[in-house]
Amino acid sequence: MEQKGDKAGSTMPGKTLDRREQILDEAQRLFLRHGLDAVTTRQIAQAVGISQPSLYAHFPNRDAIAVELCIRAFGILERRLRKVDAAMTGAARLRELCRAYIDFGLEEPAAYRVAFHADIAMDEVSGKHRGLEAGLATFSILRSAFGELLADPAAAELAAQTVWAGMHGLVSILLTRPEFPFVERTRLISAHLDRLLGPA
Amino acid sequence: MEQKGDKAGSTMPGKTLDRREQILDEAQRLFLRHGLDAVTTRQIAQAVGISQPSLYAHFPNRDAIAVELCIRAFGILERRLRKVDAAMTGAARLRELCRAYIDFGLEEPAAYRVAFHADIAMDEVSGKHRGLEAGLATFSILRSAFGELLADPAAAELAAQTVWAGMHGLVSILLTRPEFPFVERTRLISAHLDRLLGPA
DNA sequence: ATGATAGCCTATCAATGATAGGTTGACGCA
DNA sequence: TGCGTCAACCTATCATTGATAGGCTATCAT
Repeated sequence: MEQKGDKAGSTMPGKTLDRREQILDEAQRLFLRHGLDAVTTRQIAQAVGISQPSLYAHFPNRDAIAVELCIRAFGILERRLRKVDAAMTGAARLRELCRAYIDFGLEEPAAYRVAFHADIAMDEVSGKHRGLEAGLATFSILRSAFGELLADPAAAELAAQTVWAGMHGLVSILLTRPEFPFVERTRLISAHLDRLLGPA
Repeated sequence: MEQKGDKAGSTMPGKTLDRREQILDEAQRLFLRHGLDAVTTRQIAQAVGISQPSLYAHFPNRDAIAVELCIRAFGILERRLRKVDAAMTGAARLRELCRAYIDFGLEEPAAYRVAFHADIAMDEVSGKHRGLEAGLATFSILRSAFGELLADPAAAELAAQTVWAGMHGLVSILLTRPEFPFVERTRLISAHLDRLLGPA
């Protein structure tokens, strides 16, 4: 088994990444690979190279780790959307933003589930706040894209929320009920976007 | 503590409801009240008045109970939709079906989650099959409503799937991320229906 | 009567999240 | 140097949960 100084000592003089970040990195890797519920605190600890109770020196409980990964998942989505956002304008941008959103969900199902499905105790004040903040930052990209097309900010907000919800539904149902006899996927996605945004 | 003959003997001569149904009834009550993850097999057993291991004489595992309740949840939804379905026709019927769907999700959040979110091991052949069947029976109501409006069956299928997904998204996000600063709910729902079905 | 069977129960597992309490090593300071 | 302090860990251990093993008992056909 690993000794305590092993990990840090073999790679770096001081602190590698504050151990907390290291835990989150390993947890993220495991969560994205195996899903939220399938990963135990012992697995995370082993991946990091510390004992399971040592996790609790950095996080009050398992949910706190999940909250951080929820925030990271929003970060991944946000980066994807910003990339599209910066590359286009107008109605085309809106459509591609939606497409990028759906692609994210289908390509990173575990991340998507952590971000949107996870029954995380968002009750904790700080966790709730930061998670909400991360979600809002991501959502604001979509809202801005609508703002470009709709003069009324309230209308843009409303449109963004309904479209967001609509996309979420498609991704969500595709992920959680794959046994359903869906129409061919690309056709389904296109039809869904047509319905939400109007025909291309 | 209860004795074994107590429950059945005090209420009925023969078999009350085959014990299995009794277990499902109590489990449903608990699940709807406290949510899927919050209910343990011991709680269910205690509610029924039997020991926890006795559950396993009727179900192979906890997930099997959840699958049955998933099917029941679809049953509740189906009944609601059929009621609306029988009372109206045309575009108005479609809109009211969607509204009934959304109402169901918001009024019976636990049932909705069991039906759509539950990470149930639908791997088991029988469970998967019956769960899928229940879902299809419910979905077919929506498909038929579209069939009344669209001549092409394939178009109706596609439309029904996209609209279903769209509604699911709204309900889903309202249930799982209530902390998000949503627009006023009735307005959001109306706007969502307008977007999915066209303005009323 | 009697042997099989259904339906339960007690005892017990293994896995998991979480806690308690001790050990170690670095660092400041007399 | 010697000593107190403190952070970071570790081992041992809990309580809870889903699940299994094996025995008891009443009913029922023969």
